[in-house]
Amino acid sequence: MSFVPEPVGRRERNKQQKLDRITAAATELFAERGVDEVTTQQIAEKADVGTGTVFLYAKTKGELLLLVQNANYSDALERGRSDAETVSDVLDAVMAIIEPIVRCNRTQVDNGRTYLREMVFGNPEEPHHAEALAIVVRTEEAVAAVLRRSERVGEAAAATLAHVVSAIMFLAMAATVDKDRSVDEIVKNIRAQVSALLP
Amino acid sequence: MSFVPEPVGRRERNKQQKLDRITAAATELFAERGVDEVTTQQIAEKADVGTGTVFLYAKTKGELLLLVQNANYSDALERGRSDAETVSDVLDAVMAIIEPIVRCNRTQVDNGRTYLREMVFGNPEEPHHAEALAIVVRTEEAVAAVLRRSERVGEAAAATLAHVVSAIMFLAMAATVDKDRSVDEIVKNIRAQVSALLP
DNA sequence: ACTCATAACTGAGTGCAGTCATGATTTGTT
DNA sequence: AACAAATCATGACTGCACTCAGTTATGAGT
Repeated sequence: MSFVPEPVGRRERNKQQKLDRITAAATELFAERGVDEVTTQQIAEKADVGTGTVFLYAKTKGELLLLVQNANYSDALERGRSDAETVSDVLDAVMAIIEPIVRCNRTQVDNGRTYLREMVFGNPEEPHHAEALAIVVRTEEAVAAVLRRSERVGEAAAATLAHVVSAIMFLAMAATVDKDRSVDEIVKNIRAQVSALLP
Repeated sequence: MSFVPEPVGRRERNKQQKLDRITAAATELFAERGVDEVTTQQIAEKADVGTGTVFLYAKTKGELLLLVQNANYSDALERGRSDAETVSDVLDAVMAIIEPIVRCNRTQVDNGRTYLREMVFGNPEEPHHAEALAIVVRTEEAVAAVLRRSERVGEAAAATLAHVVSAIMFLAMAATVDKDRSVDEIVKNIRAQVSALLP
């Protein structure tokens, strides 16, 4: 078996490098200053590409944010999911899934809220958007799985309720009204709502 | 008691007239073409005011949309609220409140979704925004009142559940994924979720 | 009637996301 | 090696929401 010789041509490698540079530049600038305080020009400059090039890799600035942050949310979900396995109470287990996501979302409030805005109002056909939606689906599946532990929740009801839970999460994290709330306050707020809908 | 002689000076009257012209122009253009296909310039022109003047009456284009549409939602709520009184089943009564709002929201899909986006992500301190939030509060109160008919729902739980219902409504109407769904489909979708959380 | 202070109006100007015609690179073909 | 076709990169450009320095209208005071 010979060494696999990078089955890609120069073109593919260049593209990958550019994508990496853009991702790195955007990650750093967004984290430092927040998405609204960074221009796409600055990202292009830092990544050492033309301004138009950025938009070959992400169709909008919002998509660029999704590209940069999806991995964080995915990680947060996995952490919560495994935590939830060690928790017996259903409500506590649901909250174990939710808490790391809220924490991830609030690492930088503006970025977190913009991420959510993009998810709901952006174009779901864009690849990074689709990935974000896939994470939501996985989150709802994880919540549904926990809900099914309770024998008071039916198979179908679990999926529906999980969707309701994600609606609750969305509003609690996104609303401008709650902009200045801490992670703990938001989690508490979500908990109260989830608690009300468990039979 | 003498006739109250318009206690306002020329200044106040001029302001009111400008506001009326701007509101009329925006209402018409938004309805005809959709918020994204109309520029603030065009609204200013149609209202016969300077471009800057528009922004004295609404701080952003989004606020302008709230200004124009708030009354419609308020009316829709009142219609639904009175309809709900004639419906005995709790779930049906909640849906009686919701349906006119969804219908109002879908009169023009893009405007409806932008309205919701502005409500959640806009600046709640702006007057038209505050009014929109007040309508949401009244909607939740109406839903809570219906929920309290059921003796299985506690006093506090009713308010919490009503808030959950408005989260469900928001996502069902706002998400790009559901952009092409009809009013009936959306109402059905909401109904399924609300049904799942009634005890 | 005249002056002054204040509130309201204005449109040229600014900054930024996103586009597109043109040019550069790479790959496939002979 | 030479050419053609396809893909990718670029930055000057466009369109639009929003601003602000300068102007005008109003009302209060004398």
